[in-house]
Amino acid sequence: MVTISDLAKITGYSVSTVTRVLSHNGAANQEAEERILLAARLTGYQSDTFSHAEQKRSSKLIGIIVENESRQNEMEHPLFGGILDAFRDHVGKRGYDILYLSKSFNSGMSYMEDCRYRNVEGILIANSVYDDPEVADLVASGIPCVSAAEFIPGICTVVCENTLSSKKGVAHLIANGHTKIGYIAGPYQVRSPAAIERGEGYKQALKAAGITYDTKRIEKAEQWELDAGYAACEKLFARCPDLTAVFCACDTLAVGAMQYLRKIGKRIPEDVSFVGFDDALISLCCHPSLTTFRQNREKIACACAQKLIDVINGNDEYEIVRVPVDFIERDSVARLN
Amino acid sequence: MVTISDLAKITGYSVSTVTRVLSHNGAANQEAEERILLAARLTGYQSDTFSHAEQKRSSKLIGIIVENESRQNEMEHPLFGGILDAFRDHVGKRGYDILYLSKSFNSGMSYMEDCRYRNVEGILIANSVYDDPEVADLVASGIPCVSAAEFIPGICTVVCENTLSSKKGVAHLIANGHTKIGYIAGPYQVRSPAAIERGEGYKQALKAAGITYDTKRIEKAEQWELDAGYAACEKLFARCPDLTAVFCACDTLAVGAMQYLRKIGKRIPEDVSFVGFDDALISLCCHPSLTTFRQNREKIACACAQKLIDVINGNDEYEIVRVPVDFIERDSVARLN
DNA sequence: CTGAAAGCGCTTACAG
DNA sequence: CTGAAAGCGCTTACAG
Repeated sequence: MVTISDLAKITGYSVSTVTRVLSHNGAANQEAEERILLAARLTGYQSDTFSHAEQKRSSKLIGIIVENESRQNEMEHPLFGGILDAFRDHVGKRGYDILYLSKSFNSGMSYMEDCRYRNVEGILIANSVYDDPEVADLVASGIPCVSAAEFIPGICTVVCENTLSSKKGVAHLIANGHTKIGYIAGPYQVRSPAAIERGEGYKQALKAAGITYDTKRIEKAEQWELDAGYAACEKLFARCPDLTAVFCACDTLAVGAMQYLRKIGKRIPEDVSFVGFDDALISLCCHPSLTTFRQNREKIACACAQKLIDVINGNDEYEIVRVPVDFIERDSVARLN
Repeated sequence: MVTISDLAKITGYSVSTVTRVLSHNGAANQEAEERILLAARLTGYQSDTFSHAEQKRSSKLIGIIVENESRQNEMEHPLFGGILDAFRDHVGKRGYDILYLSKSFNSGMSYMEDCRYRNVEGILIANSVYDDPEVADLVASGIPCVSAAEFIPGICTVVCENTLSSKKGVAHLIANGHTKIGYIAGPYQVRSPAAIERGEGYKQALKAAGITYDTKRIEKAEQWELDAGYAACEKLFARCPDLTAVFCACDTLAVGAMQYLRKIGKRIPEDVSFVGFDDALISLCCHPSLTTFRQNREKIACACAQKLIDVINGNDEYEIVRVPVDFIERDSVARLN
């Protein structure tokens, strides 16, 4: 391992001058600069992060929290993989590496302890257990945080245009002649209001078209998984067998719902049309392929990275950033008459 | 921030004694120990990782490589999310944090440079771009590596029981009366031999049952994605329209293949039965649900963690670890006659 | 523009 | 069992 003092010996300059040149910080004459840079290249010198970080009190480390709430089935989340990939690229370009935070670290260190231990400079809360007290501690500790999931009081949240988009989706059903439209919601969580906000769009679209908004046509699934969509659809159609279309708060619920309808002999989309949300991989695999909204992982990640780096740099105005989504038309919507 | 010398002042002991007590390293009398530990607790002392790591030359950091080869569709990989979750827990318990390595770090640092820069102690190559020269550099650098994907010469690889399992899957088709069985393979990659090994199991099962092994009944998909499965199935059935069952090298290919058959009016499983591999989420969403093999993410992660920590500790016997898979029977196989 | 010196918080021989 | 001292590799005032 070659150090800065090796470089000093080799070039004949002092360690101070070598540091100055290497960190592009402070003056040095041209010859000194050239010789030192050359020596560094030739010897393959690489600065020691530990010593550097110790001095600068700066780890250049961003923590990410990705907890899998429904570990029992180990399903892959349709969004966070893509978001993390893009997020990593964005912050990487700014010199940050990513630490994948764990609750198991050192057998029981909390997120906050781990972050302090590593001097993590900022945190992306990509997918946390709902209302996790450990996350609350973290936020309270003052370490810069941005959430890509829950609304957490006091920190910035990046979230997609739920209401506007779902309004557009339901309007699309209406434009295709549907008037008896149901809504299968996910759990109503105040801090993760996707189901609530998407329901708001559903309501707005109906009102805008002069269609009666009837809460009987709404069924709230217990979870966001397949089975819950199946069960919710069963209840919904027991109550409203005349529905010709269903808007679902996410693709997984839609696929579960479609499985129920198929089981009772309904054809999709001939008998019942569907619009989902997220553009998960399954929306291409189910039959028929699902008309849905694509959450743009790249845009979400970019907004998270930008916002988090702003906060780290002291630019911490609280804000909710809304990211637009793209409507993807596939085969699950039939034109009525 | 409270330091070790603060603790020394508070307790009246020297920094040497404080370190010794705190690191459980070296002798100290009972009273000293109690007072120092108490002071540490009261002040909320937390050792500074940078200084500590600088001295010990030990980062307690494990890097993971997860590159998304098919970024164009940003599909989530059906396996690696689950593997990483479990891996993180395993190494976390041993005091390692995880660094999510990036090619974008610092605009163009290679994996190896980033690893050296951070003093990463070991690396899990979970999903790399096939035959990536940057990965080759990393392996050559001597940093302990374990692969959960490719076979990389000289390093340990953890991989599932491909041949045995697929033999069992095809035997299951045979037991259900099928004799005209096709195989849709993925790309034959020497270093990622899933398609090859699963094909070997297909062959062994046929031979064991006295059924002629005919390579006409094998079609190699160009990639591992839906479209490729669709296209491969089209070619396969153009050549062998009489097949009653198809074994696929992965679930995604199977779903794509089923989509093709549905399009030409075949019923599944009545006309053609299917067995997949991986137990991806989509195998539950497609219709009919897919009989497949579940790769046990937990077991794979555990084996990777154990192996990597062994290698880090100098216990580096080269080995290929085979992890068993579970057969999951669903609705895509019909009994013939 | 350049260097000597002190410092960061921690660890490790080495004496006592 | 305990402490003074030197060291890790790097950075930062401070003189010159």
